[in-house]
Amino acid sequence: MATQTNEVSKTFLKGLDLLQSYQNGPPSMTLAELSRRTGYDRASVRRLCFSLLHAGLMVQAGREFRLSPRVLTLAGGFLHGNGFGFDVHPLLNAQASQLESEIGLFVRSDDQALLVAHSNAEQGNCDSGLTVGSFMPLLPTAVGRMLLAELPSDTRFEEVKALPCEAYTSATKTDLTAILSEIDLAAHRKYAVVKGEFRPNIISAAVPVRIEGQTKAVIGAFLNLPLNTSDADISKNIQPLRDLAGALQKVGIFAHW
Amino acid sequence: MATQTNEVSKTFLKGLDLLQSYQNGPPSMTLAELSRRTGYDRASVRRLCFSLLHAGLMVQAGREFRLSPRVLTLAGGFLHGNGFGFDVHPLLNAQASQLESEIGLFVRSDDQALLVAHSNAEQGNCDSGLTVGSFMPLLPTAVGRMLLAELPSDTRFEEVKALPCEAYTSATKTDLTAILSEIDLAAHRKYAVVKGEFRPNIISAAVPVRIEGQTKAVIGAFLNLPLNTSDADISKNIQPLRDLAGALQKVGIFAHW
DNA sequence: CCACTCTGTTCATTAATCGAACAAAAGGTT
DNA sequence: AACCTTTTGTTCGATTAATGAACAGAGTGG
Repeated sequence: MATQTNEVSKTFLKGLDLLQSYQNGPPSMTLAELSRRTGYDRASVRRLCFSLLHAGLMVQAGREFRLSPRVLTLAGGFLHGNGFGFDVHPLLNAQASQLESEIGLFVRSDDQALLVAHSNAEQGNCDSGLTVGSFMPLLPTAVGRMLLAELPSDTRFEEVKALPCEAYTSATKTDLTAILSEIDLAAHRKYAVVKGEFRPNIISAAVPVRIEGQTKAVIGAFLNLPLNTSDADISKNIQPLRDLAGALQKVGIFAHW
Repeated sequence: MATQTNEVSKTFLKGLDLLQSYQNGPPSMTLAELSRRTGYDRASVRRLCFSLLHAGLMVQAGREFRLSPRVLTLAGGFLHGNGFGFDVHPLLNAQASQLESEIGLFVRSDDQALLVAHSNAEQGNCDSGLTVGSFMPLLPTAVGRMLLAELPSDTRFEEVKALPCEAYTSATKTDLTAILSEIDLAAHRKYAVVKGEFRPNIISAAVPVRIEGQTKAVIGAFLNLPLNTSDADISKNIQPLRDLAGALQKVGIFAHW
């Protein structure tokens, strides 16, 4: 039996894995460390690192290898080509300064939510430390639950069961049934609110960005409000987020996601 | 003669090239288009695209291939690992809201300036449309000239001569001697100011971020000021940028760049 | 309907990858 | 310091994968 058709470049995939391994690892690693982390042979890792050095995407300091700022050009093609600078950021910023919160645009990426764009918080206390390309878990976050609300209700439980369920704070819900009903609620209300389940004392809210009946992304806000804020007061923040979602839907970059 | 040492993965480099080709190209391309743009064989491009599809970094729509949001994870490792979210963005934002300008952090990348982080403009009119991973030319911009001011004065002219010299506006200086004296001035004053040479009617300023006697990066600001603002008034904006540079120097992420 | 370009496959040739074995450094112990 | 142990980096021939020219088939546009 021909071992699948020879239609992917294994070397390329390994190299991409290597780049991704910096995501959950320290910013500077030795060849052996990278080898352990990726599971690839030390010799392979060495060649890949040399390739990255050659391309200017890595910097070597002694026996340590780190990513160079030029790796950002890999993301730049996506951001620039999709008009993030002109179309998306102005909208995010306009709404963020109105809400006085940090706002992020997330998509689902396997079992995590991926931050693709964000406003910058002016008032530092809500700064989440997240950057473009950062991940958040799906279960204990408003953005995650809003993304999961997109799943058809009959397969929802199956998918949710397969997701990692870690307690980030003392408030994190870990009972799958409870989480599921939160997701159901989000699906019904078209927004999600989570209080302190991921970062302590932070209320976050999320609304979907829907195109052609599909949730292509969600907008999440870290609200600058005390934990005991009434639901009524919280929901006042939802409409501005919906307006933003509406504006983003018109931009049209999501059509292909 | 052994063809160089066999220490780089040609396939991997091709794949990286392919990813980079989206930088100056349309966001969606066919295999043939990518093949022409990269100069690689169609069969190779096809394999690479399939690899990217497999890794979830690309999306196929009919015969068109586009980058998926997940490419941002490649940049995420760099941004997260270097503490951009926690350390850099808060500093940029704090200063940006004080200056009421958009502020960017740039490094040199070959013959261009690469944007690695930026605040988000609250007042839209200064929004440059730039995103992380975007490039700016070196010669007609304040950030570029400030970066070039790092070159030792004896080789400066040689390097400057080799750079692309394009006129972006009617105000763009294209006389290399004039540009060189601007760079000299920037080196002497430790800041650069450019009026409308890149974007019409925009005054931009730049100051260096220096570590151990080396300019590792520069901070650039698109100032929200009319073109005829006096030099004295412009220079009032320099000190806040210098303060920011000082704060960034203490963060320590530049030590290895 | 024809000409043209683009795409998907195949396959012998060519080139890169693998990993065991070796060499060199680092770390620990007496 | 000197020794041993462990970790790390590098080499090289056997093995495996990638390459690209060629061709057939599918779209596209005049």
